[in-house]
Amino acid sequence: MPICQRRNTRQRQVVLEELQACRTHPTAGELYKSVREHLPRISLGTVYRNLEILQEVGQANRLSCCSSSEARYDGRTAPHLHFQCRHCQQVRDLDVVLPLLDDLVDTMVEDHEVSGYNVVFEGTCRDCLAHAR
Amino acid sequence: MPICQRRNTRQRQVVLEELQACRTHPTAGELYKSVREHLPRISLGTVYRNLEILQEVGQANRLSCCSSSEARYDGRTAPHLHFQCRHCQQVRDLDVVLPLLDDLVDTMVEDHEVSGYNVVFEGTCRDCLAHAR
DNA sequence: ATCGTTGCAAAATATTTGCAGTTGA
DNA sequence: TCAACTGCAAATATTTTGCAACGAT
Repeated sequence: MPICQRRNTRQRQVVLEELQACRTHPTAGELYKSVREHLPRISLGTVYRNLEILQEVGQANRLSCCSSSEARYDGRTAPHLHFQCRHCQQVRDLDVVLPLLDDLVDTMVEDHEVSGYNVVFEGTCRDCLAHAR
Repeated sequence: MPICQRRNTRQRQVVLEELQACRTHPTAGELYKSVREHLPRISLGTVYRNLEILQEVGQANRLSCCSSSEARYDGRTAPHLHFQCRHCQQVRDLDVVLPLLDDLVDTMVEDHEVSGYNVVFEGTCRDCLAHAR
């Protein structure tokens, strides 16, 4: 992982575009699938490497969700909340705003320097609620 | 994974005890190590299976930590917040109380039924801050 | 031309599972 | 007794990495 000048490769562009286009907080494997529709020869390793770099550069975040052992990625960089359904496992954005969370960012909490947060609400999503009835 | 009567095995007891004793939100592998000091013949598979069951029964939680690809577990079941250091990766409990989060539990948010949450603040912990200076 | 990046394949890590034998209720 | 559970080992899933070729600057 070089400290030096990043290059703007086609692969990196497409990974970012697809990540941003996806509303679904895809796993690396899912992203790999959609990226391959544009760049059929890209490798999964390259997807992982670019996800790593995009995180470094602040253009992506890794979300790990408790119910799965596969990480999910988010191209929406502004801080926001997530909801994961315990039935279908889907992860969605929540547009609720909790100013209290943002207030803690850039402050010290119990002597730790807080710079961000990862919040996932859990429960049953509207679609699974509908199916259940 | 049976639907039926759970049995209170020695292995399950020790996994839970060690998980509760640990203040460190251990990974499955870390927990395996400490459990083996009491039950040298336990297998890693059994640790995973019991962690799964303990979650089902509400005696443990899997935590989402964005920076690692290994899941961490928590034996403290009352809802609370976490802090993960981006340098040393350690996860700690935060004793901050954010009533707003609890208020959302057992309510509907954007038509989803919320039953819990998983919150990890990120930044630099006090120990790493001390080393940096 | 340089050096960050890629594809490929193999390695490393993490988690799950089949099965035959064991054990708690 | 007998179904839940275990250890073991193999399978699967996920992520990382070495390397020679490629390509952005």
